[in-house]
Amino acid sequence: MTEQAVRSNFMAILEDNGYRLTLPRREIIGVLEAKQEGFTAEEIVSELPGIGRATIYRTLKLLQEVGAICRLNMLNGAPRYSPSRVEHHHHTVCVRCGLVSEFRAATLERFLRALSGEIPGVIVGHRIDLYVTCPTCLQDEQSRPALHLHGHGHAHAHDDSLAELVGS
Amino acid sequence: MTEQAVRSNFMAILEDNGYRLTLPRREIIGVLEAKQEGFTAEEIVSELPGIGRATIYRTLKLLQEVGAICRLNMLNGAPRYSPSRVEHHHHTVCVRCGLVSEFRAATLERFLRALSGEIPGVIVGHRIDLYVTCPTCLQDEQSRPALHLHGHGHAHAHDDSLAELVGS
DNA sequence: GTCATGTTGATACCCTGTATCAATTTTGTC
DNA sequence: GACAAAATTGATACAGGGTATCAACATGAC
Ligand SMILES: [Zn+2]
Ligand SMILES: [Zn+2]
Ligand SMILES: [Zn+2]
Ligand SMILES: [Zn+2]
Repeated sequence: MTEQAVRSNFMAILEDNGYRLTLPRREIIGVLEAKQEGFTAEEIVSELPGIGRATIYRTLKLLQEVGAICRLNMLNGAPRYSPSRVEHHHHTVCVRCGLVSEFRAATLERFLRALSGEIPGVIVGHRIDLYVTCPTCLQDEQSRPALHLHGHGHAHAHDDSLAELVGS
Repeated sequence: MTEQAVRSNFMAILEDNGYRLTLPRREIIGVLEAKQEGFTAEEIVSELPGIGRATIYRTLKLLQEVGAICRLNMLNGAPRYSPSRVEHHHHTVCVRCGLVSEFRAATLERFLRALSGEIPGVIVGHRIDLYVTCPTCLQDEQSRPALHLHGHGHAHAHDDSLAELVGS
């Protein structure tokens, strides 16, 4: 505690879960915590050439398991990671630049819980992702490099039909 | 119309979108429409040894684009496809057997629309997946082969905090 | 038929990630 | 500090899912 000036949040979480705070892990965490936006695993790999690819992936997985980061999918399925700042939350992801924000919505959670009565089986988890174009990307459609993170598929248009189960 | 006794839904959708109803496509559609549960692409590949892998993937992509099938992710990220029976919907997926069901929930959609006021940027799509253990799997935890489709990460436990944005 | 266009399938390739396993670090314990 | 046990690393190979290429082939319009 004293010989190491600052021990970051992520480091504390790892320690609290019984993992060792090795140098590679500290370097990875250092990079992650500086990230303002979502990132890919390979991005981290190339930012830390001294650390093996396997170690990067292993550490990302560890950090997911202890809840320090989230792994989410773009509309096209491409995976993306993002530091986790609060316990239970969901994400908005900019389909242009990959910016990830977290949000909490108790109403939504409450509604899902209510829905569990109408769903066969027991709910063991859920995922809610909102795909957006962020304010920055709305304005300058040029300055940032577009990541083409959008996709076809489930970019649902909204409608207002009644809640209804539709079978398998 | 007359020379072909039955023209399935999926075939009609493809035709309506200007694609050709080739033999490979018809065979693939035949297999897909018989599926009662979710399926993987490779599953289709091995069920149709006469058809090239690329064609299978291309056709699956096509069918996604015209809205005939959905591609979703298990909790662990593994992709899974499922025939789409209604326009806008979301999914419940059994984490044990991969059974996919669709559901509509207008309240949910309405709530998301309301939420869009609190979210920076414009929402261009959303994804809502409920991970469940289906009734069948609840009972016989043995008879079906477990697919290990669960995962760590975002299997959110529920909580009831107030709706609140949490920054990037 | 003939030509333009759409499709196919074999192949090679890319991306994301994991299994292996010997070499190295870290952590305790003396 | 020395030492042994346990955790971790990194090189490599591999797996899974999917796409780019491109020559051969089918389709449809004329
Ligand atoms: Zn953006
Ligand atoms: Zn939630
Ligand atoms: Zn099941
Ligand atoms: Zn919806």
